Amino acid sequence: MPTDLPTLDLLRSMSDRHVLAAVATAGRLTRAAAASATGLSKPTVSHSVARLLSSGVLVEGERASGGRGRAGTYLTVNDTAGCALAVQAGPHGIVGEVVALDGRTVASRRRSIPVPVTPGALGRALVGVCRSLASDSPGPIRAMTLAVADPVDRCTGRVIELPASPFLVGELDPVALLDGVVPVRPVVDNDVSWALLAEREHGVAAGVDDVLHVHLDEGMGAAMWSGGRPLHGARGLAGEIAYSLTAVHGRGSAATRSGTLMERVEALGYLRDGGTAVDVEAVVEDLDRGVGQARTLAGAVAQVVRAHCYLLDPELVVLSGGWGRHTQVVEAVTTAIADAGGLQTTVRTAEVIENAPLVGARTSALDALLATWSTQPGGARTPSP
Amino acid sequence: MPTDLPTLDLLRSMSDRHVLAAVATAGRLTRAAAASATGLSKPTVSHSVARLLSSGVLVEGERASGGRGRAGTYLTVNDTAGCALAVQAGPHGIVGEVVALDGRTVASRRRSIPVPVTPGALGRALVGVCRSLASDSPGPIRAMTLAVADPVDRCTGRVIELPASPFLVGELDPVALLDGVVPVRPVVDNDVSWALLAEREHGVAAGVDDVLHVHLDEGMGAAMWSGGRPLHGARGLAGEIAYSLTAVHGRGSAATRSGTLMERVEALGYLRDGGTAVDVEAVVEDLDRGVGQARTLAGAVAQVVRAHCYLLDPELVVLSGGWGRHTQVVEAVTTAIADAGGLQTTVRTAEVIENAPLVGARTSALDALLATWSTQPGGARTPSP
DNA sequence: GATCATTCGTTAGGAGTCCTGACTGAAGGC
DNA sequence: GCCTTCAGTCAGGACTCCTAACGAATGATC
Repeated sequence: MPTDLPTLDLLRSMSDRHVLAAVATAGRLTRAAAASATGLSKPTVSHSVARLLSSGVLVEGERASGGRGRAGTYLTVNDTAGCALAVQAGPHGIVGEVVALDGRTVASRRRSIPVPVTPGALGRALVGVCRSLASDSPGPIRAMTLAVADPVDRCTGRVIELPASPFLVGELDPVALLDGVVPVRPVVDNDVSWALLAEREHGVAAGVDDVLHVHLDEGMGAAMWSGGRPLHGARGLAGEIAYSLTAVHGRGSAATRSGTLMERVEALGYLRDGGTAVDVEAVVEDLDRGVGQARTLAGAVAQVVRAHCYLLDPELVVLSGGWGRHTQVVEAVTTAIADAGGLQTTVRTAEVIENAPLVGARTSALDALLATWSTQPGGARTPSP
Repeated sequence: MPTDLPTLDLLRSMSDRHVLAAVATAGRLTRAAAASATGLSKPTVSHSVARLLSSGVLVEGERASGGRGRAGTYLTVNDTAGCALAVQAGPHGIVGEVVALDGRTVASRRRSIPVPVTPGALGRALVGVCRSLASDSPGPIRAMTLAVADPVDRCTGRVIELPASPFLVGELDPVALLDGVVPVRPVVDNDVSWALLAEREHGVAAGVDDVLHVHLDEGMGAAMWSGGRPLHGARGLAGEIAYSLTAVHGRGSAATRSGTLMERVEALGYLRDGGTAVDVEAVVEDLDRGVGQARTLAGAVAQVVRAHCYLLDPELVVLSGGWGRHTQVVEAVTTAIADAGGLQTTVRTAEVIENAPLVGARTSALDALLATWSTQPGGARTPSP
């Protein structure tokens, strides 16, 4: 079922995209190098470059040197032609960056929010950070990504209130909040989704098309890639594992033997008082000391992951988060999968630790920024007679 | 990240695919009608049609009539230019069809296998049906799809032995078996995957991009679509729900309170003696009479589906199978999802009942058959100097 | 320092695809 | 019997891709 109409514009935009992507990933490139990198011919690349230069995405730099023959002129992406915002809203505050077209972070802001966090305070902090970043941006903001530590409806960008949302109970509407602040509609998603993107880009999931990423920290969430594409679900809510059922064999009271993962955490006494956030320090300490309760929790997690492996058949399971990366958890999951029949899934810990959601949001923002020029061609248009 | 190189061949093949798809879906079409249907210009369509005629996919029929002006010549797909095989291997035997390019079933075979089913007997029956179908085919076999009622590795086409596979315990290797019988490599997949395809094509899931299909019969399996694409997993094994954990609140012995869905079925006494197949008649009868055990099972299924809805966020849940379509199960699942917070998933029963996997395999075989001409162009090639 | 090989980027020409607009030819309506 | 209407084709223009060859610039070599 073909979707697009075949037209010459399609070919041209494909060429431009190829060239722009080649220059963006290589950092700087001459026309000839771009030709060999993309597989296009030199004249075609020259034409593309001319278009991209006139639209302002690319700029010519100094001459190359060191080679044997004539020195070519380097092409680089124009970091002032457009910038992107990558922002992470977590339980500890807001972290945001301005990303230039060459992928470098041009500016960054960090703002913490006093506990207890209210939606109003969070929204004000978000707007403040974005306004400040936008004023510091060397070029116009043409794309934005936002990572939120809560279930998010990707279509509306709104935070969804689920029974066991650990962080923001109230409604947050970033799209509406940032309407006049940022000139583009932000792409909002759960932070675990962004973290998995980071892991696929720079971490242990590079090149793996079917991944299950389980994040266990104050909140518990998952993200999935299937067939080389992110698995979002109808509303983008996919990944809620706190409601996954657990069942640990062996002794124990009835309350600790079944129920959702969330109820299990609560029954084991690992919820921070009254709320729905996991007491990470307590879990880690008990896992370190080998306390039975903590081992039970690790076993419950292992069984949840095992069941989801049967459901999704991933090639790789990535474990992350304050207690998800703990050796006891990793070992429990690994043995549970190894003991299960028929599964060929490997288990690894996340490699991108520092602000992983922000890293993923950054690369995605850069992609969206580059795509900006493909969708709305700024170069010479075909005139109509 | 662009993948294909922009070339004029790409445009041409896109045009051909558009035209061929338009004719195939409409049944018969004149050049002018095809032009307006595809959005291409009349000369372009004429060129495409010339190529497709010379390659033999299309044939010219009689003149159109009834219109006001000149009557056009109808174009139809050439049902003898190539055919596809769609075969279903279930616990009751083998059902297979020859599908022509116009989508009609040209020949069909059915062969039952005496119980107990052995891999050898099944393989022989499969080969026999395929050989018989191939000899009856009006054109060369250019594509084949095979639905197997067991976990299947889509890459190798082999049946995977899982701890609780209800049907074929031994190894079955259809690709090797059919090597000399059918001139193409069959696409093998689990029958629930094909059933979901049928449901998306002709049933309740039409146009829905995120679907969770749960099939409860002798075996228990699931299939998923996410973002408009089937979710297969790394090896194509995705959909094993027999290992999903269950937890039913309320009274009951410890054995009936937790464990995998498979263990739960066993503990409730609904497994056919000794094996791993569900006793469908017993479950249905007990559901009809409202027996507590059956209600417990329905509740367990409901909780499993609910948990998977949180994980996958589907727009629609389709229930099928001998006892999956039972009112009690549907009601239990519906209320479980409605009572859960934050979910907006609707629950429906499958509409394609009669040989649903075969129906899905048929449409997929037809798609693969049509794609045959796009991938290996049989028309005029660009000569190399 | 002059010459040569090598490489960069551009120009010229061929092949091919799409489109618009005009043309021929056939069929039905008045 | 003429006219309208529509199907399919032809001709021309615009555009894109490619190969081949051409100036230009640079390092190596004598």
